[in-house]
Amino acid sequence: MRSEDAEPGTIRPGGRTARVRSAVLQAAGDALAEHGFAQLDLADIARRAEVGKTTVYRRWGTVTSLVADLLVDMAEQSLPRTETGSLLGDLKANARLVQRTLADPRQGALFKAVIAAATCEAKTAEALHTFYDIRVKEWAPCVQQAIERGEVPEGTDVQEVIRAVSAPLYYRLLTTGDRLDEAAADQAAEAAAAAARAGAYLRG
Amino acid sequence: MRSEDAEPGTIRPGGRTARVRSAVLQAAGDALAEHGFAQLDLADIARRAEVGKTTVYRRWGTVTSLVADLLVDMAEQSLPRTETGSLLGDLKANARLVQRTLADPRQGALFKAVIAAATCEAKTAEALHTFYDIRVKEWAPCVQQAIERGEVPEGTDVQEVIRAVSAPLYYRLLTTGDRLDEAAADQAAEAAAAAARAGAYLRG
DNA sequence: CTCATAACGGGACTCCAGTTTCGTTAATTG
DNA sequence: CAATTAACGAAACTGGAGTCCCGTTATGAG
Repeated sequence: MRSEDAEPGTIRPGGRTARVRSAVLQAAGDALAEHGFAQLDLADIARRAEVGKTTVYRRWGTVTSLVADLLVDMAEQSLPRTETGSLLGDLKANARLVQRTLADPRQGALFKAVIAAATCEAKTAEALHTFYDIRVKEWAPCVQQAIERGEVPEGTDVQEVIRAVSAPLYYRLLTTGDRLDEAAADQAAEAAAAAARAGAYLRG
Repeated sequence: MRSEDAEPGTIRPGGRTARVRSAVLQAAGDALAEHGFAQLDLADIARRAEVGKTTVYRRWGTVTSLVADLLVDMAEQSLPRTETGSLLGDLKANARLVQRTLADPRQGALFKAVIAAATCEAKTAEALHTFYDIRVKEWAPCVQQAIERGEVPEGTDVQEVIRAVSAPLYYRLLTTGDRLDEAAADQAAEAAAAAARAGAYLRG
C-alpha cells in the first residue's frame, strides 16, 4: 500500500503520532501567547514540544497551517453554557466568559495571534470561522428561549444577537489599549439585549 | 554636528526623503493588500517602490514598524463626516462608510493586515489605537448632538456608541466568511442607536 | 552658488529558517 | 510475536531575508 498521497499522521494516528500532535499544539499555543504571531518559528515550537523540527515541518509546514490545526483543537474543547432564566442574565454570563478569556494574559494574546494568523491564509480563516460558528451556536438557544418568553420579537436572528455580545469586546481588544473589565462585559450584554428587544436583529 | 542618535529622515525630511517615504508606504499598502501580513518581505516593497532595499531596512527595519508608519499616514487622511439631523441617520452614514471600506477588496485586505500587524508589536498597536481614536472622535459629535436633542440620555459615553457601530462590522470581517453588505451596516447602526436610546452606554 | 553631510543605493556578505537525506523507532496487521 | 512500513528525528545542506560597506546623490545651511 502506497502512502505518497496521504498526509502524514492519517494512516497510523495512534500513540506516538497523537502524542506529538498534542505536544506541538500545546507548544504552539504557548509560543503564540508569548511571542505573538509574527516572530514565531517552527523550530522553537519543536524545541518546546521536545519533538524533531523535521516532524513539525513535515506535518504542518507553515505557521498558519499549524494555527489552523490549533483552532480545530480549540473548537473541540467546548465550554458548557449556563442558564439564568432571563435574556440579560444569559447574555451577561456569555459576555463575562468572553471578557475573562480575552482579559487573561495568555488567552488574550493567543486569541489575538490566531486572529492575526487567520487574516493571512484562507485555510486558517476557515478554521477560525468554524471555531466561532460553534461557539455562537452553543449560545444561540438562550436567545431562542427569550423569543419564546416574549422578551424578544419573533423573527430575530438569534446568532446575530450572540455575535453582538462578543463584537464590542473583540473590537476593544484589537483597536484600543483599554483593559477589558467586567463593566465592559456588562455593557456589551446590556446593549445587545436592548437592541434585540427593540427588534434591531430581525432578519432582513 | 553628529547624528548617530537621530533617526534617518529627521534632519533632512525634504524632497527625496519625503518622496521615498510616500513611495514606500504606497508600496507597503499594495503589498499588504495583495499578500497579507505574513508573507511580506521588505525587499519586495523596496522593488515596488523603486527604492533601494537598504533604505527600507535603514528607515523602518521591520514589517511591523513599517505598518506603524503606514498607520500614522492613514490617520492623517481623514474623511469628512456627514450630518443628517437624526442619530440613526448619522450612525447609518458612519456604518455605511465603514462597511464600504471593509467590503472593498483592497481596503478590506489592508485593514485585516494592519490589525494583524498590530497584534504583533506594541508600537504598531499604539499606532492602530491612535488611528481608531481619531476616527471615533471625528464621529462622536453626532452622538453629542443626539443627547442635546434628547434622543439619547444624558451621561452617555458618546465614543462608545460610535465604537458600537463599527464593532459588529469588524467582528464579522474577522470571524465569519460572510459578505459585508449594506444590510449589515444598517443593522449595526440600528442596534447601536436602539441600545444608546435605551441607556446602555451610560458611563459606569 | 558652494560646501558639508544626510540620506540613498548597489553589491558583497552572513546567518538561520526551511528542506533534504537517511537511519531509527514504534504503530498496525495477521 | 514477527513483519511491514508509517512516522519520527539527527545532521547536513541551501536559499534568501536582513546586514554591512562604501561610493553616489542631493538637501539644507550659510
